[in-house]
Amino acid sequence: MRSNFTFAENVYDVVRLIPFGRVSTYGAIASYLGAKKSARLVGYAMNNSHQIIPVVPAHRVVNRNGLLTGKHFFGAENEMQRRLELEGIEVKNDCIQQFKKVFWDPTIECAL
DNA sequence: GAGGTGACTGCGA
DNA sequence: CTCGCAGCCACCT
Repeated sequence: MRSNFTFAENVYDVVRLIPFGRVSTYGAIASYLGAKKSARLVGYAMNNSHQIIPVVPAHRVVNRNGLLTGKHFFGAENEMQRRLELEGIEVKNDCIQQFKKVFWDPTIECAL
């Protein structure tokens, strides 16, 4: 495949497709890209998302448990949680409340 | 060129 | 139920 485009590039594109007030998981994104077993790559890709333009709403991407695993990479520990709350997403103890309700799966919402 | 790491996930004990 | 381990693939040293 094109080594020029990394797996991360695809991840950024999918993350930007996440609608306002919704969140997704690494596994869901990886699965949408055809690499459901490579959820780690999604997380690793997000690590570089801070320098990607346009801005990647990485705060909408959490782990399978709805836990804000990457909040530590936002500079401020509460930055990720704050952004989610601004979108109407209830977050407590770094965990997304009603996660199933705000969960957005690209393999379903953006299928085909 | 080879080894190690990681914002994960699923399964086994 | 909770804890631990292996798999997976790109990027970094």
